[in-house]
Amino acid sequence: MQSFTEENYLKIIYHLSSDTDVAVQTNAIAEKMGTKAASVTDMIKKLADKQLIIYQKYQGVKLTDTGRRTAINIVRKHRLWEVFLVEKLSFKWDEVHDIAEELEHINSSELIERLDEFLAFPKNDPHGDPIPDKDGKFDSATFIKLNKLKTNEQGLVMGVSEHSSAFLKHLEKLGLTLGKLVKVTDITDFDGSIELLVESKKINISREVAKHILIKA
Amino acid sequence: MQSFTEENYLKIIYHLSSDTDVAVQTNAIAEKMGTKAASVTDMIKKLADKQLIIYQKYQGVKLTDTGRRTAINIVRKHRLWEVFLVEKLSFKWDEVHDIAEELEHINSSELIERLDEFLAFPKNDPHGDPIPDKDGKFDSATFIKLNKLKTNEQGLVMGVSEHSSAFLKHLEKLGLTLGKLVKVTDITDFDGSIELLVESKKINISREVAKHILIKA
DNA sequence: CTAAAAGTTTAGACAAATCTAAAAAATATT
DNA sequence: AATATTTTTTAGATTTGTCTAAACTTTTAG
Ligand SMILES: [Mn+2]
Ligand SMILES: [Mn+2]
Ligand SMILES: [Mn+2]
Ligand SMILES: [Mn+2]
Repeated sequence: MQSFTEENYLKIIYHLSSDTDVAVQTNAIAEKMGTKAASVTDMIKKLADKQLIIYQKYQGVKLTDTGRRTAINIVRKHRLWEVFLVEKLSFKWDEVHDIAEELEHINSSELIERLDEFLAFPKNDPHGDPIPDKDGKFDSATFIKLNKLKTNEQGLVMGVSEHSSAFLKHLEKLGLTLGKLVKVTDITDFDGSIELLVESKKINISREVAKHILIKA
Repeated sequence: MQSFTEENYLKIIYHLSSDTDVAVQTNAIAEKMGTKAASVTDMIKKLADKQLIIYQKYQGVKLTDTGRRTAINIVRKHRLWEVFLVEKLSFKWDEVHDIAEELEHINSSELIERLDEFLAFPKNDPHGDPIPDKDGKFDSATFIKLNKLKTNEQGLVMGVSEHSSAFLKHLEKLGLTLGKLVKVTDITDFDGSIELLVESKKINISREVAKHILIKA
């Protein structure tokens, strides 16, 4: 069994490496954890001793299979709890992350399997992220970023790659929520900002916002 | 904010003093916490510094109003989560305590108020214990222990004062669950064991078991 | 009322997770 | 290739929660 802290390190290493599977640097972990590089070095030694990561001095770390399985299980719990909070307790999608950060460390596989069942085995969390099944498997459907669409192209909002409350509230206000059909009607020359049609409403978003909206064509 | 450990100390002090409101002894706390008396002394100094308890050397501790409020809130969370686990996730009443011990430390009043609403504001947990409302108020209905009933007296099972899985499973098997009407049909001279009628079924329980069953006449 | 027993506190130590400051290694720049 | 910069590691402290062993206080029993 791992401490909450060890679990958070594993999860961060997972998120920093899941796209690329390249070694994760000490400083990158420190930044995400909100600690100093020296603390990270201490912890990665400990995780390496426990065979959860592979560590070579000055070369960063990679998850072992066990480490990755552990990390994915934490992600599974996080996302299932987020679904619970939104679907059953009527939280908004911008309110659930911090609570899920705590709930993800509750240690009971029986609990999580029953929660999964209670929620009718959801495939995605409130932000569109896939929920791994109990064996750690999930479809890694790759979506396009909205800023890649050209004028007159359209697609469905499938997820977001930024989870801050400020960003999510902004989307909510614009009506840019999961499942919505969006069509690019114009792209401004000056700053690249994008004019969209969402449910016959015309809205404008910045390029920066568009980058974090995931679209299925 | 308190650490999990501090919260557990407060809760234990509360449970050890809630009946009598007499000072709680160091050793009693140590036993419940599964630590040594020396550790308890360290911790009660800290809790006293934080004004959560009143401590006089060698004289045990009492909760302050703040300390009691904090403790009751943890009990509220524990019992609401137990209701959730039984009512929504179909756990048995003997399976929920350990998971609730973890969940009770999740720190979000918004979460707990919404959970309370989701559960339709239950008054009692799966073991019959009262659930404090958000202001810490609850009816402390006092029930009779089943071993106090005489032959031919009867009453409703309202709760249990022992929460071990072994005990609860035993009751389950005997059909002695919350809300059942029981009637004492005989008391054995030899060992004081009690013969009961539960839903027209005759069962036998030891005096020790009877002591932990709470009855409304 | 005194002595033994029980209960509590102090002293000193340790493991976990963190920090700062300094040293060392890797990488980038001239 | 030599130097400057960035990144990482080490060394030494600190805080939290725990422990054992010894000292001290309170309670119980003779
Ligand atoms: Mn989240
Ligand atoms: Mn999410
Ligand atoms: Mn319980
Ligand atoms: Mn209970």
